[in-house]
Amino acid sequence: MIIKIDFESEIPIYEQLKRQIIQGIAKGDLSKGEELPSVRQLAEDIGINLHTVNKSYNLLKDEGYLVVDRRKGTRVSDTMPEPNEKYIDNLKEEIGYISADAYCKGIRKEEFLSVCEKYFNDFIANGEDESNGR
Amino acid sequence: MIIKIDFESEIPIYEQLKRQIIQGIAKGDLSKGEELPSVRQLAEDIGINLHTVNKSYNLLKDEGYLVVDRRKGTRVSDTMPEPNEKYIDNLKEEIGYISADAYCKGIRKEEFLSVCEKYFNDFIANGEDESNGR
Amino acid sequence: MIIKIDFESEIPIYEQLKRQIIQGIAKGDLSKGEELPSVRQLAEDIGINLHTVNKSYNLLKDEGYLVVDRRKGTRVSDTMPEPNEKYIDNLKEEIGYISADAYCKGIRKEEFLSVCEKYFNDFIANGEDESNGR
Amino acid sequence: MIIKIDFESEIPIYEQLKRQIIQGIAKGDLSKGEELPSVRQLAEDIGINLHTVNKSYNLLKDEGYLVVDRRKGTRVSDTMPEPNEKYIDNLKEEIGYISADAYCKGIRKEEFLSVCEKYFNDFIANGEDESNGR
DNA sequence: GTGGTCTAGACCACC
DNA sequence: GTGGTCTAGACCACA
Repeated sequence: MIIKIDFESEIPIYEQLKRQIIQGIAKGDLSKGEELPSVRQLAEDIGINLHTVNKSYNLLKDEGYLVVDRRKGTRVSDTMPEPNEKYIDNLKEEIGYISADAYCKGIRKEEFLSVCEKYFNDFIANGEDESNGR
Repeated sequence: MIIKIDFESEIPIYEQLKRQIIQGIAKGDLSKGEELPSVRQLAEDIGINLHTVNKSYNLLKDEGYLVVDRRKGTRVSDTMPEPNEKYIDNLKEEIGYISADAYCKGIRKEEFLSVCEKYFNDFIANGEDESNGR
Repeated sequence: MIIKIDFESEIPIYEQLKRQIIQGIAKGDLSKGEELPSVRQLAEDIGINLHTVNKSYNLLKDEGYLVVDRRKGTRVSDTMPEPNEKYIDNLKEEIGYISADAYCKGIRKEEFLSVCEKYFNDFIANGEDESNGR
Repeated sequence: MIIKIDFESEIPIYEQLKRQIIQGIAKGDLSKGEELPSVRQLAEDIGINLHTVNKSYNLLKDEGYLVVDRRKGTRVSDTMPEPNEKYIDNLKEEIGYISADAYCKGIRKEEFLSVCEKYFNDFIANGEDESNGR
């Protein structure tokens, strides 16, 4: 799986990395239980600081996406995280803002929904056969 | 229109304010051409520094949401901003990530889409009679 | 001569007015010795404050563009102002910056010069028969 | 590259700084990708507040002249900004006024054009070998 | 170390 | 009255 960092983005590097790993899991590029490169290895590959990769891994571990195994290193969790209340609230707020912005800028509801649907269909097509862990 | 700032949030105050103003416009709480409170007034009302309000106003002005009338102060623009290429790219990336995260956490496509649709319907119901400036 | 003020511009109203009067003179819309509307009249026509018009007139008077006559009111001067040292320095600085900006943005020298030339030709065509006051 | 601020000028400090950086890029004093001093460093060197430098940097970043690399700080962008419609309109208005003023003050077309040309030739001579990024 | 955020208080230009 | 500019000092996130 290819990681692409934009060093000039306003989004922190650790956040970009975290997001790409999550998208990698959704798209099926990373399978449940699959081992991730070591912190050191990945940091070198991407050309970023070791601590930055570590931060991403730890956040993903805290969220339930990754598990750290002493022997096997860092792997994708076998079960995906449950959506807790805080996440749901956050998601609604985020969607509330994004859709308001899009609406004001003249994006039509159908356009917006079709973009969302497109992504979902992608995820389902590639990941469904792995039964989504639930 | 009521502004509610979460001082514990990781989202900067100026960004929270900016988002709420955009949502206010989308929902119709703020009409095209409507005068906004002065930076000093709003800062005092919310209990934040005037420079923070100023930053929000300036970002919204740069984006095309607000205009500064030399005689009347700050007003909502009569014409909403056009979606430029950068915005579209950003939007797709954002939706790509959010939907990936949601998908992994077990949110079903229908649930996700219905939330989006609900917001849009709200905007349209409240704002359509003002013809959306386009 | 038509005055058009942009109340949302970052350029002060009095400066916009001043510039348009100068351009009116250069283009020949305003002739040497021609009477300008009274401060009160112009302010009302444009829909701006009386003091603002007054400021423009005074600046133009100080620069030598206008003369104030107790009986005849404000008129365009019969002789155009001489370019003093301060003006020349200022002009060079301004051109230095504008051309640098244009160059960086990929405007070709020929394009830039042709725009400048176009304006000058306009002025000469319309004003030359009035012998330019010198 | 030497920055010289006129504290008596009516042009804001951040604007003077911005202009000099743009001219520095045009003249080749600042190369594509070159690192700029940190806001704190430059502020101290010039003897102004770091927020003022920050404002200049941010404006230049918004315009596309500078980029902020999360690892290396602020650098000159590898690609110069494209001239958008707003810029072109602005440029024409500015040239329209400046040339009108110059014409009235007796500057001859040839003089005006030769000054413009001189600057451009300077930029080209010093910067062309860096291929201007386009 | 870097830039980003927020606060505070001052002065000024404009209208 | 409005927003714009500048200063000063503090804290934080990021790498």
